[in-house]
Amino acid sequence: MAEIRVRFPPSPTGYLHIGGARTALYNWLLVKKLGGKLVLRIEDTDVERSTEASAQAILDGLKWMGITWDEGPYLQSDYAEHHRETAEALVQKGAAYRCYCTKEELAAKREAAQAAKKSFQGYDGTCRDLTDEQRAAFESEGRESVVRFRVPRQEGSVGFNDLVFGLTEVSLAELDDFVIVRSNGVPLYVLSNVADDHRDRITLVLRGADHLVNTPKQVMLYQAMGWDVPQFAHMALTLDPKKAKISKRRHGEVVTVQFYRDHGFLPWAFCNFMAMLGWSTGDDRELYETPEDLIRAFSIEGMAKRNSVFNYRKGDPKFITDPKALHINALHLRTMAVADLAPHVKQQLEAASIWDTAWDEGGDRRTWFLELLELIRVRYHLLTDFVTLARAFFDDDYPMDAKATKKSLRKDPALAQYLPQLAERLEGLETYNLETTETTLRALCEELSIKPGLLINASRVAITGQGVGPGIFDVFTALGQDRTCARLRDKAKLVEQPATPSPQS
RNA sequence: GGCCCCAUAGUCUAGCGGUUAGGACGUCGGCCUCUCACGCCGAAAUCCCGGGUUCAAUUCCCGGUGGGGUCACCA
Repeated sequence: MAEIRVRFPPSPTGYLHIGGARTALYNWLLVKKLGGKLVLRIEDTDVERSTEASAQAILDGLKWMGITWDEGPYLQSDYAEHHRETAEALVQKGAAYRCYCTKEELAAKREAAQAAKKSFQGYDGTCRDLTDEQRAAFESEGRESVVRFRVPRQEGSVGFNDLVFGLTEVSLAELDDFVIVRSNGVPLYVLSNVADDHRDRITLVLRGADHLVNTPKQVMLYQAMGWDVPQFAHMALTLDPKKAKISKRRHGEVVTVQFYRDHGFLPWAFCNFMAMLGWSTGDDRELYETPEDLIRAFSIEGMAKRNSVFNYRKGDPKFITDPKALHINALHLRTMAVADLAPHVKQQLEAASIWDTAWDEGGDRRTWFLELLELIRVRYHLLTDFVTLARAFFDDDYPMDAKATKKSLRKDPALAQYLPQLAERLEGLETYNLETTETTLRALCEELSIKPGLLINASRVAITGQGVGPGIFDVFTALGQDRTCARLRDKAKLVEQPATPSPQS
């Protein structure tokens, strides 16, 4: 059996959006599963809208996702000659013909048909059976012409067996003689796509269901050329919560792949989420630790026929994107090997200019770094949380959360004394660890007759700037004796200071 | 509007004639606890409607409704 060859043919008219990303991902998964080749083809024949920057952005998006291709990227525009030859061949065979109707004439006819509420509003076949003389007359008139495919005027239908939707056919009577070459000589998508897929020896076309109803036309093109018709598998679409098509224009950055890269998603977690939109194995699994895991499980049979909704609510203060996407990212964040997580966190810290190269080298500092990640990652959802919520662990310059400061640090004016006292006790410790710090703090509270919670929560805010975080003794230990004590003393000064102005207060 | 496709909680889904309709996210409550998170326990919430077929329909058939796709000299 010949090897499977699939393709991903984005048109470079904008960033890679989640629909395209999912199509690319499914094609890639399939190829990895079945051991074939993925061809990348940039369909740039729409000169008006195509830009090189978009093409680059799409490539970047794919690379970030970890999607690799085996051939290309080919540029569709490089094969214009081949497309024209194909069209010419169709005309020679009599499978297509030149049509001299002007756009105005066609528009008028269409309007008339609409006004008359005719069910068939396609091309009426005016130029379908022109004699050589008539044609010559139009040519000498200088009329421009398009090339139309000659749909057989007979009973019956064209169809194909879609791997997802099953037998899909359309009655020939429903099809009009569609244009395959523009008057300026440039072939249309329906033709160039077929010509390219044939030239690239594509055996399976896996694409969005928006192409489903156009596929019979393409099948006719293959057949007219005497080419093997590839298999088709159409994937249901991804819509927004209002069931509208996803578009950058309507939804903004949140539907682009770069958004997820820039907002702290792990590339693979993003893929994992995308894969689950409209595909399942039948078991309850939704976390695929590695690409290999997913590849093993993937199959066309699991693809849903119904459209799925990308559950993003604009302006939601709690969820920057689909909550499930966030959840899957968090799941990966806390279950992947810490050593694999480390480079991603490093990237974030570097971007924030708070990376210390000592954390890179082997030894204690490296160990400290990895252990810290283990300690804090369980409560984060995004990689960016490591530079915001976790900032105090990596940098001595950290912001003080206004609410937490008010709630815990200024809870009791006496904390202005308690915190330095605690610092003094901790400083005196010869062995500074989880147990000794806890014993020390609790003993102090006992002596002062205060609840440990008071000192614990105040300490947390003092040394991390936040009211939430890991257990306090873990934080003491992670931060180390010197930094902990210095911060306790330093922030004790804030206890009785007037509240810093904040939007909240 | 014509043609085509689809239809299980708010969302992603399992189900393929007989189930207390399963799981996940989200929501709410509880446990744990120095906070938050994790984890654990629990709750609310679903078979679009109407006809058939059948001893029995979420499941099969038909119709309706709803949603989507597509009807270009865009891709």
